[in-house]
Amino acid sequence: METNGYDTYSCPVGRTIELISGRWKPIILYLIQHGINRFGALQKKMPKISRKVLTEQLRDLEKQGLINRDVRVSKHPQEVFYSLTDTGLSLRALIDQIFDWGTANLLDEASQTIARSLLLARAEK
Amino acid sequence: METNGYDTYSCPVGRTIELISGRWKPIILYLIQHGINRFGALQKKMPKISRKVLTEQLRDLEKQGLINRDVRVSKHPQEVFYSLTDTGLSLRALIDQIFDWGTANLLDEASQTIARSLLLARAEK
DNA sequence: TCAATAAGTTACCAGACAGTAACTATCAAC
DNA sequence: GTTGATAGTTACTGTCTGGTAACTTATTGA
Repeated sequence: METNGYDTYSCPVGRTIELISGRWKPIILYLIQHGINRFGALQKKMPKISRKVLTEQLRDLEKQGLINRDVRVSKHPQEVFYSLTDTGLSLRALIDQIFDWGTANLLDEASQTIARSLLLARAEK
Repeated sequence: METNGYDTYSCPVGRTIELISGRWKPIILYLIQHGINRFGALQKKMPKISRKVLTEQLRDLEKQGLINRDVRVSKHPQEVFYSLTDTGLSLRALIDQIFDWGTANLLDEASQTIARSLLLARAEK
C-alpha cells in the first residue's frame, strides 16, 4: 500500500493526542470525572495552573466536545459547573490505559508516588 | 485523599504523552515498526517533515529508549538503521489503542481515509 | 457603601517548537 | 577530481504555548 505521505493532521493518533496534550488536560478531565467540577475547586487542586490557562483549557475541552459547561446564574455570585460528556468519559477510559502504561514503564520515585494515590482514588469510586 | 496539587510533570499520563507528542513521533514509531527503518525511507514517507526535525525526533526517541540506532560504516555511504526497543514495541501497542479510539471518535473524511489504509497495513503483518 | 467571592478577561512577555536554507562528511562510481 | 547518495548539522526565523499581573462583572453580606 502507498499513501502520498503521512501527516500529523490526518492521523487519528495525532489528533487524539492533541485532545489531551494541553499540558493540563488529562488532569482536568480526571478531576472533573471525580467530582471536582467548579472552576475554583479545579484551581485549588492544581495550584500551579493560572486562571488564564485553566480557562483556555476548559474552553478547548468544551469545543472538542469532551466537557459540558453549565452556568447557574440567579445564585450568589455566578456559579459554573463542569461535567464530562459521553465522549469525555470514553476518553477518560483511554487515559486510564495511558496511565497504566506510564506507571509500568516510566518508573521513578515521583511518578510512583502520584501513581499510588491516583490508583487509590480510582479504587474508591 | 489529598495531595498537594496535581502537576503535569509528576503525572504518568503527561509523561507518557510527552513521549509521543513530538508531532511526528507516533508516525515515526509506526513506520519503524513496519520496516521503514532508514533515514531516507522515513523522509520519503513523510514528505512534510524536514531533515532537521526528523533528526531531532529520532534522537529524542533514542534518548527515551524507544528506538535503537545502528550505524553501519564500511559500506558505500554510511548507513543507519533504526529499530524499536522492547519499550518502543509496547508503546506501539498503546498507540494502537489510541488509534482505535481516534478512528471511533474523530470521524471525518480525512482521518477515515488514512484509517482504512493503516488498518489494512496492520492486517498484513 | 465597601469588602469579599466566583469566574473570568486583557495585555504583555519569554521560552519551546517547527520550519527553511545552506553547509558538512564520507565513500563510490565515472 | 568531480558528481551523487546517505545522513546529517548549523544558523536564523517565525509561530505557538504557557505564564504573570492587573483589571472586570455580578452579587452577597457587614
